[in-house]
Amino acid sequence: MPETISTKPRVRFAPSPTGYLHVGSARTFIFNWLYARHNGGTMVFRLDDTDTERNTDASVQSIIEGLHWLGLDWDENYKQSERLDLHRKSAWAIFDKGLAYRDFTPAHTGDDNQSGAQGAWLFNPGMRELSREESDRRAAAGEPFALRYRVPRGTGRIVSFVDAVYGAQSKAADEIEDFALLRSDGNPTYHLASCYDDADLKITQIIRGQDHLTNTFKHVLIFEGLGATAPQFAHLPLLVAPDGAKLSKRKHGPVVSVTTYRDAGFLPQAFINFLCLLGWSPKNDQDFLKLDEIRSLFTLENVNRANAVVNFSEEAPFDPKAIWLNAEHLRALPVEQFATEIEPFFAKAGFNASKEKIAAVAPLIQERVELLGQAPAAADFFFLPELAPYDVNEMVPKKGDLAMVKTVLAKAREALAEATFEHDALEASLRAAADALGLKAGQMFQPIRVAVCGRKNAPPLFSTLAVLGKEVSLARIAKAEALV
RNA sequence: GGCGCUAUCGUCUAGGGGUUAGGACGUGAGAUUCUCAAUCUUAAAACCCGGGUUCGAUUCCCGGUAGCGCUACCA
Repeated sequence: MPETISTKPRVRFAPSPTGYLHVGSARTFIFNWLYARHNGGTMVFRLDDTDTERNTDASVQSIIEGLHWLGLDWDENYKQSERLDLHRKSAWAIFDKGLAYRDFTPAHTGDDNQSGAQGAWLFNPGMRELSREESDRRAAAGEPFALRYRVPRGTGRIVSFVDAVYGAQSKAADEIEDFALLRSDGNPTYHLASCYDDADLKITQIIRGQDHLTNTFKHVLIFEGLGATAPQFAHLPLLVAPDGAKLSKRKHGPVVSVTTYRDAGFLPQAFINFLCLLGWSPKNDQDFLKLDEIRSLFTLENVNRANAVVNFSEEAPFDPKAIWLNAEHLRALPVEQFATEIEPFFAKAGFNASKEKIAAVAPLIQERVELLGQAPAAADFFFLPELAPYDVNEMVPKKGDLAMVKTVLAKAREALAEATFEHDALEASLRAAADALGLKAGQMFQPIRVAVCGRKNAPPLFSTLAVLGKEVSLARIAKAEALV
């Protein structure tokens, strides 16, 4: 064993499996990962499943699945529920030092929600001062109790720590309540389990949501009781909804779940890029960033302190900037990869699309979709055996009429019958046809485009025709002629 | 209520004692193209309020206000 103590950071992501993977959790994971990988450190995944009432296996699966989708790895795996004995022992060790006491007061119902009544609750009268003998006697008699930390009172003690994001923090111990370490069922609370594990797993930096900033004073006390050096803390500003409230499924729906982004066709790298820009800045005016760039640029010093709004609404469920970033990442993909990325979305949309056909279509739509999920709709006419009914007037070009449409279509069919279905040849043929008719290119192309695509807005005509092939193109033009 | 944190365009942000307060998304206008998209140009758009410090505050300090968080035998 090497004797040198590693100075490499060890960070952890410690979700509670009480729901699907939330975008805020995903961001916390990403920031931890970036910190670890930027500094050559270790990433620990720890399931904080001490709340047996609310934990579900489905949630564990959903979290792991979401993390895998992000494509970011971790090095070590732990489950708090497998370490309960360690937690209990550590609580009693704190008790033995006189830093904790038994509280026999029946559990608070929690429903009354009266924390805002008058003044802060600090401890239950009579319990703190119980003699060791009486405490032991009542416990031995089977009376249930919670184990509480004996927070220093009247000593003028100021609890403090330095947060890597928020700076120096301090709070009078007299303001901190005697929080629980062990519940009356003997199970550890989150605070105890989390701190014990962070100490035991030699976590060097705790990077987590700002909602834990004030809890950290308690944690500092626990590390002290444990006889451990507290790690460095870094709290991240929260992700909030446009109404300023913390994102929640109840209130904001599926937009808070990372699977929603995945299913809509976000690329994980774009999603990561977007999340990183909320509460962190590369400070170089860059917005579009590859994962490698983010990793090399990432520092805790560049993390902001103000909450960031994820700008979504019912009409537009995704933040416009997230969509734009996704479009950018989509365009940056090699076309072959773009093709493989859209494939599952065609299957999901019910198109019987071969790999070859998708590969041919991919370059035509890559620049035209912002989400992978938009691909099938953008390319439907390549796969539909029969075009959906469209308005014939759509074919009428600028300064034209239906008579012009008819002649254009007839001429196009004639020209195309002779043409080789390849981009340049099609262009030459159709432009010549337009000349022959004395029409502008646009006037010639629009009727054809609508005839073969069923709509005005579509990819460039010659490439489209080339992919469609002679047979289909001619058939659709003939059909359009019949409509006029 | 108590304690803690925060405050620059609609949103994400840069900046910082003296600046035309910068960028990005989105929005408007224009250019270009066979339509759309992309691209380019361009416009509108911000320092929460009040004091103090200072020759000078958007920047530093204090107060207010607002928002958020914690205030459980949830995490």
